[in-house]
Amino acid sequence: MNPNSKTELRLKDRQRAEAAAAIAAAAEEVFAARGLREAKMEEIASRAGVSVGTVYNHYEDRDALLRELIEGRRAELARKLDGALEQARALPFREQLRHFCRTVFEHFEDHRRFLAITLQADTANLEQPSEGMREVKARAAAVVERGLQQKALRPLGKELWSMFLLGSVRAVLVHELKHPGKLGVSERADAVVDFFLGGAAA
Amino acid sequence: MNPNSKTELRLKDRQRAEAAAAIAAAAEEVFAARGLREAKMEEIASRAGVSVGTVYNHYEDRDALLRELIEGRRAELARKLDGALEQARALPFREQLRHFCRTVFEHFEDHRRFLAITLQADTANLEQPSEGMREVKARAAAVVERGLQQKALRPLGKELWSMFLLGSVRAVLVHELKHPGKLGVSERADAVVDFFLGGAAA
Amino acid sequence: MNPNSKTELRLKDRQRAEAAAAIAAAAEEVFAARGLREAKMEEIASRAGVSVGTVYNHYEDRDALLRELIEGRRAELARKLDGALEQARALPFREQLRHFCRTVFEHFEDHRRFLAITLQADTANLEQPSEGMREVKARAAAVVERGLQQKALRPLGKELWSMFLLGSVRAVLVHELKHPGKLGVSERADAVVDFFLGGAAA
Amino acid sequence: MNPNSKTELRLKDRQRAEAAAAIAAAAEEVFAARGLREAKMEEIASRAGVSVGTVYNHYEDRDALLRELIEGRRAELARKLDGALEQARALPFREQLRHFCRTVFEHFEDHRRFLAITLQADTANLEQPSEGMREVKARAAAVVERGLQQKALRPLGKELWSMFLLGSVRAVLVHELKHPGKLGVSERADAVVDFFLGGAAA
DNA sequence: CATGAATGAGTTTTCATTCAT
DNA sequence: AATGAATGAAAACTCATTCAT
Repeated sequence: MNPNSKTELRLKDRQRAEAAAAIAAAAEEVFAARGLREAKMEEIASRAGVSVGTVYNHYEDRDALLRELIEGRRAELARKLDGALEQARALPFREQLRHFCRTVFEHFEDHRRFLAITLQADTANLEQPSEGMREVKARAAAVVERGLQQKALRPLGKELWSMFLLGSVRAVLVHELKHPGKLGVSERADAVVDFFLGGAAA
Repeated sequence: MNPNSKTELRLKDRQRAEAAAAIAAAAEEVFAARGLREAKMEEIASRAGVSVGTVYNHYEDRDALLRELIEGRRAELARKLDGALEQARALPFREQLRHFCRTVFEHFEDHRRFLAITLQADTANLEQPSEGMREVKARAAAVVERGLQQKALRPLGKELWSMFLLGSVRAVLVHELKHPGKLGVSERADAVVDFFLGGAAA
Repeated sequence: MNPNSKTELRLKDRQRAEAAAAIAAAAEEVFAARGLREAKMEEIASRAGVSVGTVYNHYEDRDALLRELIEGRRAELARKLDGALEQARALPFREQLRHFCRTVFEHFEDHRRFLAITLQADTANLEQPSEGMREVKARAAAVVERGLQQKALRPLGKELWSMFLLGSVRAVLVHELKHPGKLGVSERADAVVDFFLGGAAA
Repeated sequence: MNPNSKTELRLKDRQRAEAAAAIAAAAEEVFAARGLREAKMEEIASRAGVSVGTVYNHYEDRDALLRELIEGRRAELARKLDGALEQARALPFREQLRHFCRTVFEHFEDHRRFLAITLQADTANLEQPSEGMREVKARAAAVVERGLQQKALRPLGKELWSMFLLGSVRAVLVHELKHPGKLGVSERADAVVDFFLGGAAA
C-alpha cells in the first residue's frame, strides 16, 4: 500500500527504541535514588516524561523493567569489554588487565549510582544468576585465561582468579561510590592491577 | 512492695530480650528466604510464633526491624573479630590475617542466606553507611594496621588495603553462596590470605 | 497536537471535580451517619460507588478528606451569606439580621446531620481554628458592624455581639436537630432576631 | 472474721474511688489534649500513673470511661447548680440568673479544655441525649421557670428560653476557650445576663 | 488487684496494573 | 500508542482489650 512502509517501520522501530531507552534511563535514576524497594512506577514514568500506561506499553511489568534494565547495562558493558579485549589482544597481559579494569570503571562512571543497585540485584535472587552477570564474568574469565596461557598467572583455576579480579574491581567501585572523587579512572585501574598481580605483601 | 522486684525486673527484661531475639531470628529467616522486598511482617510474626502486634511491640516498624537485624548481626561479627584478633595478637601477620578471614567465614556459615541479603543492604542506601558496617571495616583496618607496622604490607594506605581485603573476602563469600560446598572455612581463609598477600602473578 | 486539547483538559478537570464532589457527598453522609470516629474509608468509597484507591486519588488521607469536607461546607455557607448580605444591604438592620439567620438555617436544612458533626469539629482542635469557621464569623461580624454603625446595637464590641449572635443561632440549630420539625426556617430566624435584639426580659 | 472488716471495706472503697478519680482526671486531660478520636488508653493509663489493665479494672471499656467521665462532670455541675439556685432562691430573678451563670463559668474554669470535648459529645450521638446533659438543661429550665412565674420573662416557652440561655453561656465559654484571659467569671456572668435579659438592641 | 506484653480483628494506606477514552 | 483515573488485592500498622504472672 505504502511505498514507504519499510522506512516507516524502521522509523517507528527507532522511535520505539528511543522511548524505551528514555524510560530505562528514568528508571535507572529512580531505582538508584530510591532503592530497589522504594522506586515507584509513577515516578519513573513522570521522570521519563510519559504516563504510567506508556511504561507498560514498553515493559511487561515492574520486574521486567528492572530485569531488562540491569541486563541491558550489563550487555552494554560486555560489548565494551569485548571491544577493549580485542584491541588489547597483542599487548602484554598486564596491559590487557588494565584495559579490562579501565573499561569497567568507565562504564560505572556513566551509571554511577545505579550500579550500586546492580551490585545488589546480583547478590539477591541467587537462584537464577542473571544472564547479564554471567556475561561479564565470562569476559573476566577470558582475560584471566589469557594470563594463564601466557603463564603470567599462577595456575589456580580460571574461576578463582576471575572471582578475585572482579572482587577487587568491585571493592574499588564501592569505595569510590562512598568516597567519590579521589582517583581518576586510570589510577583506579592501576591500583587494581598492581594489587591483583602483586598482592599486598611488602 | 515486692522483695523480688529487682529480680523480677531482670526476669522481664530477659524475657523481653528473648522475645525480641526470637522475632529477629524469624525475621532473618524470612528476609533470607523471600528477599528484602517480599518479606512480609505477617510471615515473620507467624514464624516467630507470635502475632503481628507483638512484632510491633518490639520494633518500631518494618524498616527498624530490618535495620536492627542487620546491625545486630554486624555487631555480633565485630565482637567475634575482636576476640579473634586479640587471640592472634602475638602471631605472625599472615596468621592474624587468617584468623580474621576464618572468623568472617565462620560467621557467614551461620547466617548464610540472610547475609546474602545483608550484602545488598550495604550497597543500597549509600547515604548513611550503617554503624555496623563501619565497625567491621574498623576491624579490617586494625589488622591491616598491624601489617603496616610490621612492614608486612607495602605502604599504600590503611584504607586501600582494608578495602581490598574485604573485597577479596566478599568475593569468596559470594562465590561460595552460589557454588556451595567446595571449600571448607580454612581453605577459604587460606585462599584469601594467599591471594591478598601474594597476588595472582606467577 | 490535538485541537481539542484545551477543551479536553477542561473536560477532565470537570470530571475530576465531579468525582471529588461525589466522594465528598458520600463522605458527608457516612460521617453524619456513623460519627467522626466510626466513619470508615471503605464505606465512604462504596457509597460513592468507587474503590478505596479512588478516594485516595482525590484526598491525601482520611484527615484531609474530613478537613476539606468541613471547609468546603463552610466556604459554601460563607458564599451564601455574602449573597444574602449583599441583597439586604439597603434594608433596615432587623431585616439584614433576619436574612443572615435564614441563610444559615437554610444551609443547615440541606446538610442537617453532617453539620451536627461539623459543630463538633469546630470545638475540637481548638489550636488552629479552621479557615472556614473564621469566614463564617467574619460574615457575622460584618452584619453586626452595620448594626453598630446604624446605632441599632448598643456599643459593646463587634466581637461580643457576633459571638452572641452565632451562639443564639447555634442554640436553635442544635435544638432543631434534637426536636425536629417544630419550626420553619422563617420562624426560627424570627425567633433568633427577636431574642437577639430584644432579649428575654418582659 | 475480721472485726475491722467494715472499716476496711470503707477504706478500700475510698481507695477505689480515689483511683477511679485519678484515672478520670488523667482521661480528662488526654481527651482534652488529643481529642475524642486520638486519645489512647495507654496514654491515659500512664498519665494516671497506672497500667492499662488497671484502667480496665475501673472502667468497663473506653466508651464507658468517656461516658462516665462526661456524666460525672455534668452531675458535678448539676449539684453545684442546685446549691446555687437554692442559695439564690429569695433573690430577684436577675440575681438568680447571675448565680446560675457564675456557677457554670466557675465549673468550666476548673475543667477548661475538657469541656470543649464535652460540648462535642453533646452534639454527637444525637440519638441518645446523655442523662447528664438533660440534668443541666433541667436546671436552666428551673431558673427560667422562676423568671416566667415572676413575670420577669416574656412568655415564650420554658424550653426556648433555656435554650437561648444555655446558648449564650456556651458562646461565652467557647469564646473564652479560644481567647482566654479577657474576662473574669463575674464579668462573664454579667455580660450573659445583660444580653439575655435586654438583648443587643440600642 | 496491678501489671504490661500479647493479641488479632479491623483500618488505613499503598501502588502495580488495567482499560476506557 | 499515549493517557491517567480507577481499581482492589495486599500490606503495613493500630490499639482496645485480654490474661498469665
